[in-house]
Amino acid sequence: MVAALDTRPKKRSRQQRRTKKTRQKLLMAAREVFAEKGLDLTRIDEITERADVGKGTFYYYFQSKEKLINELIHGMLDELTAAIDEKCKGIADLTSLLDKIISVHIEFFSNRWEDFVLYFQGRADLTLQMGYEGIETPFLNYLESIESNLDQAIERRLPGPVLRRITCAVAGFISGYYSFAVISSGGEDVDETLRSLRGALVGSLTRFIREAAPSATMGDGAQV
Amino acid sequence: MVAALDTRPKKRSRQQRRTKKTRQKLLMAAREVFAEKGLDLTRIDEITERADVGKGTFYYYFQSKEKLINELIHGMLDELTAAIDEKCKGIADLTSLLDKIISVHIEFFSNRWEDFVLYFQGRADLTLQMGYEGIETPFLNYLESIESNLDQAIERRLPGPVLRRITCAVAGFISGYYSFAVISSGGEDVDETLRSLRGALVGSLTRFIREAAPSATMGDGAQV
DNA sequence: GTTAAAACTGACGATATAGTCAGAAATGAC
DNA sequence: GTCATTTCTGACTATATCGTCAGTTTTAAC
Repeated sequence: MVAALDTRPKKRSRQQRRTKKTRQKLLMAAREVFAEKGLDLTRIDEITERADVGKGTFYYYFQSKEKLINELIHGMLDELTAAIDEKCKGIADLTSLLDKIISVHIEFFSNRWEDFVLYFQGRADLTLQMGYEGIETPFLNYLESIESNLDQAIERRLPGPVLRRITCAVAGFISGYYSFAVISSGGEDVDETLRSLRGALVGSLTRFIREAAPSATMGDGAQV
Repeated sequence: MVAALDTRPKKRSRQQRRTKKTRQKLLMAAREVFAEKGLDLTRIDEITERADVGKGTFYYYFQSKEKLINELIHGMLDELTAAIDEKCKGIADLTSLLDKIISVHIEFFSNRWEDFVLYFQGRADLTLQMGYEGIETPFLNYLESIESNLDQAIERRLPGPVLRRITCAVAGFISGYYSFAVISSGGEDVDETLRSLRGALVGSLTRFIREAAPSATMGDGAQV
C-alpha cells in the first residue's frame, strides 16, 4: 500500500535533537543537584531551574522524581557494568583481573563526581526498608558482572554463596575505601590517593580471595 | 551559707525518670523510622506517633530534626569509638589488632540494625556538599581512634597522609563489605557472613598495610 | 503561507509538613 | 489541700512542594 514506505524517521531531526537536548539538560541538572543535596532533599523546581526550563517540562519527560532517579542510577551502573565486562572479559589471572577491576572503577569515577555520589547514595538507599523502587536491580547486575569475572579467574569452582561473599567484599572494599578517603582528603585528589594504593589493594584482595576460598587455589603458599 | 548544701538533686526523681524515659522513647522511635525511610524522608509526626507522644513533645526536647540526627549519630559513633579504644588499646601485634577492630565492629552492630543504617546513612551524607551539619566530627573522631591504634601497632612510623589512607581503607573495607553483603544475603545473617570472612579480612588487611607502607615493616617477607 | 502535532510554560489548586502556642496534665514543694 | 514548675498536648498558621492543565511556542508537513 503505502508507496514511500521509507518515511525517513531519521529527518524529523530538529525536534528530535531538541527533545534529546532538553532531556539531557534535565538529567545533567538533576545529577548536579543530587550531588549537592542528596536524592531525597532535591526538589523538582531546583532541577528545572538549573536546567533552565519550565517546571512543566520536567513532567513532560518524567513521570516523577523516582523515575528520574531510576533512570540515572540505572544508566550510570549499566555503563559501569559494561565497562567492567568489556575490560575484564577473559582475564584469567586473578591478580591482573583485580587490578583491572580497580582501574576500571578509578577511571570511571574520575572526573565524574556526581556519578560517584549517585552510586554511593543509591547504595546507602539499599539498606533502607523503604528505599527507591527498582534500584536493586542495576546493583545486582553490577555485582553479578564482577562475580562472573571473578568466577572464571579463580581456578577452583567455588560454591555460590562463597563466591558471592567474595564479590561483595571486592565491591565493598573499593567503594568503602573511596568513601572514607573523601572525608579525609578535602575531596579532590581522591583519585590520586586511590591510585597510589592500587598495588596494595590488588595484593590484599588476591590474598583475601585465596584465603576466603575454602580449600584455596594452590597459590604460592604465603602463610602469615 | 546554705546549710543543707546537699539539696539532693537526686530525688526530684519521678520527673527526672519521666523526662529521661520520654526522651529515650523519642530517640528509639526516631532510630526505627530512620532505618525504614532514611534520615531525610522521615517526618516529625512519624517519630512522635511511633513514640506515642504529642507532636509538641518533640520540640520540647529537640530544637529540630537536625539536632536529633546529630545526637543520634554522635551517640552511636562515640560509643563505637569508645569500644574500639577500650578493646584495642595497647595491642602491639598488627594482625591481632586488626582482628580486634573487626570483631568490635561485628559485635557492635550485631542486633543493632538501626545503628548500622544510621552509620551508613551518615557516611553517605558526608559525600554531599550540603549534608547535615556537624556530622563530620564524630566520624573523624572514629577514624582517628582507628588511626592511632594502627599507628602504635605498626613498627615503623608512617608519614601522616599514608597512615590516614590506610585508616580509610581499613574502615572502608569493613563497612563496604558489610553494605554489599546486606543486598545479597536477604539481610539477616550478615553478621554470620562477615564473621566467616573475618580471618581472610584480617590477613588481607595485614598484607595491605605492609604493602601500602612505603618501606614496609620487615614482616615475614611473603612476596607474591 | 495553513494546519497539526509536539514541545514547552508557569500560574494555580491541592496537599503535606514544619514549627508554634495557649492551655491541660503531671509533678514537686509546702 | 494550694501554688509553682515542669512536662506534655494537638489544633492551628504559615510555608513549601507537588503535580496539573489551559494555553503558548516551536517544529514538521504540506
